[in-house]
Amino acid sequence: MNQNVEVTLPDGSIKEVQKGTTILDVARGISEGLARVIVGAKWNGELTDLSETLESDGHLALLKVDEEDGKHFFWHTSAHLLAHAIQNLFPDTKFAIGPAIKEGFYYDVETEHRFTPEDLEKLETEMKKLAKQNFAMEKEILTREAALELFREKGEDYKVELIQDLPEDAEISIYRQGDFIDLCKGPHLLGTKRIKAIKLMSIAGAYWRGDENRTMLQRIYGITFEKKKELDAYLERIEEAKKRDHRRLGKELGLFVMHKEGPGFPFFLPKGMVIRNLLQDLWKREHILRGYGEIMTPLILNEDLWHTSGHWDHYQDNMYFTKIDEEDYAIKPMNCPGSMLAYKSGRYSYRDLPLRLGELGLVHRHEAAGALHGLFRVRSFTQDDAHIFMTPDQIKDEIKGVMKFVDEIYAIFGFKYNVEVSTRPEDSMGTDEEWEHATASLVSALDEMEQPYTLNEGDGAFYGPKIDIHLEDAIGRTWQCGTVQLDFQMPQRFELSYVGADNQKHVPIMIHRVLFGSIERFIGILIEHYAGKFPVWLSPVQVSVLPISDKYNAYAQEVMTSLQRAGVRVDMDQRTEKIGYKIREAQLQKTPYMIIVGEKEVESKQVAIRNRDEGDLGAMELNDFIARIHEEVEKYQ
RNA sequence: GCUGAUGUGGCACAGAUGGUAGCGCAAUUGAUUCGUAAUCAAUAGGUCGGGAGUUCGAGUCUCCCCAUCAGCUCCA
Repeated sequence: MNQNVEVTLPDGSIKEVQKGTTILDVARGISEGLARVIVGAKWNGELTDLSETLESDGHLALLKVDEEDGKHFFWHTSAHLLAHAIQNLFPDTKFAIGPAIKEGFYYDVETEHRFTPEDLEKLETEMKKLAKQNFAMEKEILTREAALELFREKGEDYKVELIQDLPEDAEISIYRQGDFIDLCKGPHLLGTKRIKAIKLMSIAGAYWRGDENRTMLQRIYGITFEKKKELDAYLERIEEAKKRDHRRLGKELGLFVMHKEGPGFPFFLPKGMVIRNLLQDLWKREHILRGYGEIMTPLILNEDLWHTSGHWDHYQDNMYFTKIDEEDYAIKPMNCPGSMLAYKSGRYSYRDLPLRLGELGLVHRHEAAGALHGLFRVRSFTQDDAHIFMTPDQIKDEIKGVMKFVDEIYAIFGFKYNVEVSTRPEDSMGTDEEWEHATASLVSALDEMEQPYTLNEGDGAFYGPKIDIHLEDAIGRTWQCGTVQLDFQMPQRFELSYVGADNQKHVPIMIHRVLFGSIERFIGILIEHYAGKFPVWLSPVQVSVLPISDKYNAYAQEVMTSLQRAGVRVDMDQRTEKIGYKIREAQLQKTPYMIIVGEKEVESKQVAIRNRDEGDLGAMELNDFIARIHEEVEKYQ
């Protein structure tokens, strides 16, 4: 009988070790140094503890802490450490779940005690104390009965519920570290001593199992590192991210404001409107090139329409209503029903299709008060909507066309994005066959384009499946912007038709789609993406003219007028302030170019240019500068 | 909507244990006419988110609203 197993390493080499050898020993066999730095392993693709023994042939990858999966080990163990500290300081706490997340970890707990920021400091200290004791993370496999008994005895109701919901054949394991025991399938570090730099970030509420009808637990977020320097760097990165916050920059740069008189209803200021109009101009130009017509439909329409569309049944809670002459009306939360009526006003042959109708439509939705967030989540916003009416055999090409459009638009801003396909939700209308057909159409279009996507079961719109496009912003957060939704329902409900080649009436199929998603959210993302330093083509003010003293105001005015005639967005700072002061203000406004004019420029009839990033660029002819601006603007448009 | 926190002049902030509000920047006025990120001085500006209550007296204590923030849920 063979007592050895073959371990295939990532480089393809094969190492033969005795059956029952631990992964840590395999690592030691390679080098002691390696064994010291690794935190865990991937055994046949599964994250596995280093203490695990190898019982059969397989593939082994050893993970260091700076690798993504390596962090998972580190932070998962940190979550247990947090729970251990909570158990010590607040013994009456019940534990729910405590996973590692993208950045750090959290633990959800239930206790009468309300955690305060001071508690977090105490818990940090306790965690450090515990970590130093270097408890081994001991795994033990229990029978379902033993596990239930253990956690029932401890009064851990949440753990009991978790065990009860585990599938029949699931292996039930616990981890011990000192006197703390947790239900957990792992994986973990071997011990706790490598966790040295600890920061508990915040306390928040979270529903048990994410269900708003269940208990609200207290969630403590934290992050840990091996070295204090790494923690400091992380905290500094958070600070940097705060400086990019579009709510803060929106105020500082005079782009938009919010007032308590209109929670979730943003006010756009002149500079914000420049950006908004530029985006809309870009949008209109690109749509004309792709065969779209533009429409505009009313904000308020009779309630009957919303019964027909299905919004009454499926979206009522998010809608605002009003009365006109005793008749019930609704403010549109979506543009599609209006677009349906626009379609219905004409007669169509299959030769007229696809018919692409675009609309920059202002919609109002009653979002939960706690969900509002700057421009990212508002109650009134403009969707850059379009509805495409088509025959069944046009579906795939139209979807491809839209996806290509999305790609071209996002490229202008240098955004990365990823794609999700969402399928039928519980609350929906239509038959299974229609949903299957619609979903298959979306998926096959993406497959043919070789566009990778992830599947999001049950997250579609109530009228059809959708492709969601998630942008990645400057600090790595993803935001849903573009969405492409296929709809077999609404055209039927509205009895839309076209005459086919067979001279028979047919019901068209519809695509709903947005590229920016909402102009408001998109602007918010742009602000953070560029950290307020918009490219020249998008900058509300492209050039600030700064006379050195008011003796040169007349020449500065001349320069400004020439720039305005050349289509440059320009302002001037005529105040009797020192040049350093004016530069500082323009710099804080993140204006791309400053023109400094003083005696030298007046005499030479030139302009001295300063760039917000490169500083002083020296003197040049005004026409050369205008050419430079034009070139920069065209590069993006 | 839920959990927790916060809410003081335009902005960013101080204001132990309750005794009728302070600083900096911005603003206004005056002086300075200046070469690449803050010139000096003076002045003005606040129903302390709103309402009710406790108290001789509330920015400070209690309650109810409103808004904001961090999450949860939801979503473009």
